[in-house]
Parts: sequence; C-alpha cells; structure tokens
Amino acid sequence: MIENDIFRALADPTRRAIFEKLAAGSMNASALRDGMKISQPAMSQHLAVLRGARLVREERQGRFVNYEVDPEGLAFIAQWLARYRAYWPARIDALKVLLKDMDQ
Amino acid sequence: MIENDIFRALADPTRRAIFEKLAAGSMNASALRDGMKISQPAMSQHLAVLRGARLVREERQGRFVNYEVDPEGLAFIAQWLARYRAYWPARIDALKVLLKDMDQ
DNA sequence: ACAATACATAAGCACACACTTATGTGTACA
DNA sequence: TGTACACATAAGTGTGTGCTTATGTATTGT
Repeated sequence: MIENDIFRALADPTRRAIFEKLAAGSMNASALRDGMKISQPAMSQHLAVLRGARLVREERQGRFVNYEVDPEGLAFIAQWLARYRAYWPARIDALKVLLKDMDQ
Repeated sequence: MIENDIFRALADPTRRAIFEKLAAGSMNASALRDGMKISQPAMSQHLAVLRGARLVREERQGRFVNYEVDPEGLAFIAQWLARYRAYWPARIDALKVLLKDMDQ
C-alpha cells in the first residue's frame, strides 16, 4: 500500500532531510551525503525507502545515480490531505497562495 | 519536534484509520473502538500519540472523553506540503477545487 | 586487464514501537 | 458508600527499523 509507504518514509527525520535537500535541486547519492553525518549504505537504504514511497526517483548517469523529487508521492499526500479540507482552519494563508498559483 | 510527531503518528495504519473515523464525526474512545479489532488500552495509546501530534484533541464529558480532529496538525501538514509546491503536478484537480473553496 | 569509483545488498545488532495483561484514576448512579 | 463504567497508565514481549561492517555489482579511466 503506497499510502503506508509514504507516511512511513516521512516518519524518519533523516529521510525528510534528504527529501528536503533533493527538493532544492536534484543530485546524486554522494552529493547528498556531504554535510550529513551518514554512511554510504545508510544513505542508499534511505533512498531505497523514499523510492518505494514514490517520493523520489532515480536516473542512472554512468556510474552515478541522479536522484530527484518524484511528484507522484507529493500528489498522494495532497490528495490525502484534501480529504480533510473540512477541518482546515481558515488562517492557512500559505495554502491559499499556493492554490492561486495553481489556478493561474 | 511537532513535525516528527505528526509523521510518526501517521506512519501507523491503525492510527490513520482512527483519524479518518474521527474526521467523519467526533466521538468518544469507546465508540471509536467498535468495528475495529483493537483493545481498549491500545486505542487509548493510539489516541495519546495522535494527541501529541496535535492531529486530535479531547474534551472531557463526564466519564466520557470526546475526541475530535484538531486542525492544528492538518495545518502543519499543509504548510509542510506547501514548501514543495514547485513539484506538484498540474493534474491534482482535487487541490485546485479545494483552494478555490478556501479562496472565496 | 586492472584499479578506482559510485552505489547496492547482506547480515547482524541495539533500540523503538505496537501490542498484551494488569492495575490505577475518575465519574455516575443506586 | 459501594459498584459499575470509561479511560489512562504500567510493565512486559515480539517485531520492525535504522544503523553498522563487509561484500557485491557496475561503470570509468589507464
């Protein structure tokens, strides 16, 4: 079940940090590592989990593997969240702006 | 850290089921239990986690404790998601509708 | 062909998590 | 005052998770 994979993937702070880093710009696994105190296998395992949740996708480039945000996972969260729109407080201005953007 | 609490709370499928049930209408802990194969202490513990994540809030009513969705947690997820709006695929119509609702 | 590099996978381990049973706390009502 | 009820908390247990070290696989460059 993808819903479970997504929330479980995001439950780990290190994985959220990796995702956030990728959101600022796609890069390979080694580039993701620097600045983070994390071993190479640990990074590889985290990326595998994020991939399984469709939050991230890979693209082989020679012996490098470039990672980028996969909109699929984000779309799923958005849909999940939309189910509870009845409870959103009116003061979420960030989202108002966001939606206006999408409406163009 | 509330962000961590929220995602960890939602990582469990049973807790998401409880939250979904509450989203359909607030009710007390016992009412939440029926239909679900879950012990009373387990339910109480799950509710405590959801409370800690501000996804749910309680309101004592005599010897009953009424639970309801807390918009605070949802707002946080919305804000988190909004940070990645650059990656949202255009085809999320559900959110477009949602935002239009919030706009008027 | 060989060494170096980038990444994935395997196996083992400490800890967190979701459950259980047992018990505690507080309210309602006879 | 005592009993029943609604819920919370404590303590123990099996399983999952995230890490480690070791090794495997694939590509690059000499």
